[in-house]
Amino acid sequence: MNKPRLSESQEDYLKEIYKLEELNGRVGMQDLAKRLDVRPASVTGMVKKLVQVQLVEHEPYKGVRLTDVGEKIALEVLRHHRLLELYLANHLNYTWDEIHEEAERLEHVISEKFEAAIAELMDHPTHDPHGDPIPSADLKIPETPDLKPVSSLKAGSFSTIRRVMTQDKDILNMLSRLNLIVNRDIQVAGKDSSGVRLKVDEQQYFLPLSIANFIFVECDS
Amino acid sequence: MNKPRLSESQEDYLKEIYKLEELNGRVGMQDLAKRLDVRPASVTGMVKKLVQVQLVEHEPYKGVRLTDVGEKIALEVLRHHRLLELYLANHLNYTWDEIHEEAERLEHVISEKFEAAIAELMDHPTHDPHGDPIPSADLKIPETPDLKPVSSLKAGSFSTIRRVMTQDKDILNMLSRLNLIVNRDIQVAGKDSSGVRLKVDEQQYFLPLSIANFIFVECDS
DNA sequence: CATTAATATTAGTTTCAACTAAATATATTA
DNA sequence: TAATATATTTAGTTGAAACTAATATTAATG
Ligand SMILES: [Mn+2]
Ligand SMILES: [Mn+2]
Ligand SMILES: [Mn+2]
Ligand SMILES: [Mn+2]
Repeated sequence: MNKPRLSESQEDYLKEIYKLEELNGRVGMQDLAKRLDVRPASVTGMVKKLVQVQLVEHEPYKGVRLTDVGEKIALEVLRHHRLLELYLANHLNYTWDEIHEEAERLEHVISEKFEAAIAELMDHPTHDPHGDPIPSADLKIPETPDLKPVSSLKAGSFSTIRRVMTQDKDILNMLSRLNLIVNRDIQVAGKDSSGVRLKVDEQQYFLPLSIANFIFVECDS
Repeated sequence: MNKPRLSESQEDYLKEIYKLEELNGRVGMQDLAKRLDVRPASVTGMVKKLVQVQLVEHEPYKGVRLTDVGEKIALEVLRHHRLLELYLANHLNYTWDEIHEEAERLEHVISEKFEAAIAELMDHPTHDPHGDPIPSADLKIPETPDLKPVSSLKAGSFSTIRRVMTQDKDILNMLSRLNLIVNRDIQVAGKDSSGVRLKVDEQQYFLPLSIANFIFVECDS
């Protein structure tokens, strides 16, 4: 009857399955292996155990999917992770590129009490510093306005950065120095096939698509 | 040349060896086993590994002792633990009886950055909420005035609680409700062979020795 | 459609940190 | 001192979670 507490590893599997499923539907062993930095054979092994305890469903050679219970746990871990990222940034002076690694370890270790305490302290935030939605205490994903990649806007248009979808430390570090961070208002000053020119705070910068593609915005209405 | 990062388990062994060594000198397998909630055979096994990497010295059948390097690591973990306890109490509204368990897990997982951030935030404190000394950033134990068990004072004498040496949740919870906490001024209102009567804040309570023995005070000069 | 390439699974190993049961060493005391 | 009790160590097991090497399945392509 009582859930026997998952291992750190199992929690990471569930979390990554959730994120991949969100992007591509059914999740292949290969992708999962890449994300978890582990060999595909190891994934097959762990997936078997997770099937045993009914946290995922697996059709051999087709892929895995979370069960409802599995998804609950994934969301719980994701909530820990994202609350922690925001907390580290807001209360302990972590920079954008430092928060992910620390949250990756802490997420498995903090109690519900800790989770509640920092959520309370930050007044129950809905988005982390990357703009990723933070599942609520009852594990619902908050509504998010629909976002477009900045590279899809036409020259001249105004918008607000709402999400930056990478954990690459170098990119995050660079973008934060340029003030290209979540909730900043920007204008697309120009664009060509190789990238976009963005205006922020009277400055402007040309970003190649390899970087610009990570930036998602809400357009001014 | 490079230290290969210890396991959580190894860190706990070093920390407990440190604390026991502080009390009794050389540390027996039995005591260590009791503290770590593990069988003596397991201790022998782990001690062997720690000897291999020269973090402890072991004379079979006589006991273990930390090497200088081992002590450094123990102090590092202890610093994490005690900084965390204070942080949880001061910034996240944890009660006295809740802090230990959470710190016990977090201590192995926070980075040096996290350690530095909370130390800074709390202005480099020297003692945790139990009155235990917090090793400094360079791992020195701060000077502490010498303390006496409150049960050793004579009736009528005034003093200040400076340390409460137990992690028992029920006792801590009770003492904190009675305001018998670190840095509180008290008077010994009376005593007999079974315990002491303490006066705090116009209230007074009789504590049996089984509890009073955990309370250490600094006497008014 | 027959090969080749890409993915996934199986079988067997390794490392870690615990465990039990049995043997050995030290300490206590009759 | 001999007998008993306590403490410690040894030997062998277990369960997680990774690994490698080999095999099997599915997908892509000439
Ligand atoms: Mn993250
Ligand atoms: Mn993680
Ligand atoms: Mn503690
Ligand atoms: Mn611990």
